[in-house]
Amino acid sequence: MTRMAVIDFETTGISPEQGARATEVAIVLVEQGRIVDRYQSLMNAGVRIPPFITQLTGISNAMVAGAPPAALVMREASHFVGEVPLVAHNASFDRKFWVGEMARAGEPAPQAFACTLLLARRLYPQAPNHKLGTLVDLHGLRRTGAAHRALADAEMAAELLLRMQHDLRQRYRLTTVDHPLLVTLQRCQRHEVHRLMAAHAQAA
DNA sequence: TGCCAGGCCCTCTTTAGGGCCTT
Repeated sequence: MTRMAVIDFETTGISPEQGARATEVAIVLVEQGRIVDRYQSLMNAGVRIPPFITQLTGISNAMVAGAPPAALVMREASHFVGEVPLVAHNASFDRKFWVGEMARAGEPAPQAFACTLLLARRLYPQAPNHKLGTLVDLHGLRRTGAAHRALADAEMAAELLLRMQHDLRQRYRLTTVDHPLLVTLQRCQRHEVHRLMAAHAQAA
């Protein structure tokens, strides 16, 4: 079983500690090399969206005013994810909002996170940069919607994750690339990637 | 009104500084 849940939040700012809240969440389930399910919802956290965020994401105060309460959306998201491990691009960002919004909703958030940004820095050091859009274009992956909307960004991150799994399977002749292996890989130093993966392939 | 983060990672480093990445 190599099921993973790729998540993306749109928010009112960078830092929950500074009062930023989520405005939209999307979660894409991937399994056996493909996307198998999706969840997406705007959410109303009762805070104003700064104008430049509306310009960036297209998500307005009016849109969020008509959305379900944040706690309800997060309970649905919790049910959708279950115990499946999570993946995000720059996961330290999405993890803060996942944990913070789940706490507000009274839900546990025990899931481990893997990070496609940290993985991309190790697997594709030649990339011009490691922004999600750049990596998607670099690999000729699908863009399914407007960037900076949660579902489109989650699907792009999912396509990138699938590409990384494919590349690792090919390079090291592996049958599966699971979440614990990705977490181990993202924590190792760049110059140790090959040695670590070769040792893993040997043991597999 | 004005201000605001933090972990990773490189290097002209390690008694530090600054760019990257997310909204």
